[in-house]
Amino acid sequence: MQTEEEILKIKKVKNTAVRTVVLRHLLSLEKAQSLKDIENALAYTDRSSIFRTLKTFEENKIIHSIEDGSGMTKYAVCAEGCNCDPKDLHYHFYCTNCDKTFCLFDVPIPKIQLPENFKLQQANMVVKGLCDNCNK
Amino acid sequence: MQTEEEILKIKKVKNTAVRTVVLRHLLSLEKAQSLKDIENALAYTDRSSIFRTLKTFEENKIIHSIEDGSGMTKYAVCAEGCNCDPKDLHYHFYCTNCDKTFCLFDVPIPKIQLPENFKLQQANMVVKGLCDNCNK
DNA sequence: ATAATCTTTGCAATCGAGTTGCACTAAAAG
DNA sequence: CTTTTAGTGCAACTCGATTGCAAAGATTAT
Repeated sequence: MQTEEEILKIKKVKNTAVRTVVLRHLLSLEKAQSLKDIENALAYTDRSSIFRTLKTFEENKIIHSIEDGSGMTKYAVCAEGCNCDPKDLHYHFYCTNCDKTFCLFDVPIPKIQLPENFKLQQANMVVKGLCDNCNK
Repeated sequence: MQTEEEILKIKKVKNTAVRTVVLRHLLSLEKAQSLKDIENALAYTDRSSIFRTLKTFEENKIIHSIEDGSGMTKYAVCAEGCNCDPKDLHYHFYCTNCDKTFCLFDVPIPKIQLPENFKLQQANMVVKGLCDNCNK
């Protein structure tokens, strides 16, 4: 597991106070977080600073964003070596009970046969249901 | 192809002026529409009435909603016999150039092997890229 | 047929996630 | 040390989504 300093260095993103704390927070959690989640967790850190930090991280492929249908975009740290290409895709699982979003790195995504002349750039695959904790 | 009156009758949704015009409009288009799209197309019909109509349609499985990442939820008429179960799933294709969303009814979705004890309820699969018209 | 009741509609107001302008501070370059 | 560039915090604003409420329309009971 890489530390936040290592990741920032590898991705050539300057290390600042807000960036360090946001990235450390994301790394410490296994589930994708919304801006509001992060804001709540990191009291005293400004929302717009977190917002801009997330944008910077996304541009530099440190994190990827997920539209899970909860109304809030969520963010998760990319796996090592991820370039956010279609080949780096994975499913996301959104629990309709606890509102948590998981990255299903282990579930393979099959190749999608698009209609004639359509060009794939990326994809957002969200599976919804109950997570193991809520399915009791 | 069913008419709007037939669909409303089958789904046991009372036929009203707004419902008829909204459903007719959706049926006439092959691409998923946002609330704003519909509002613009149907001048003189109130936004909140359209909004509530869409909610009613969705609850009664007349249409399904799609989060294509454009920031606006889009709606498309369900195929005949659709119950919006996982088995009725299809991919949606969002064109990053023209902002249109297509239902890919003909592209099969493989069965997803979820982790232990996760329960599938539904899914939102959006593939992004260029549509045939924009990929030139 | 008429009154009472429930549903739908239109308008205005509100909510909330996302985003931006701007001044201030910190860091990097000269 | 001074100049320049980048990052931060605050407040304001945008815009899609949603709701409260009263008027209009449809349905049911009398």
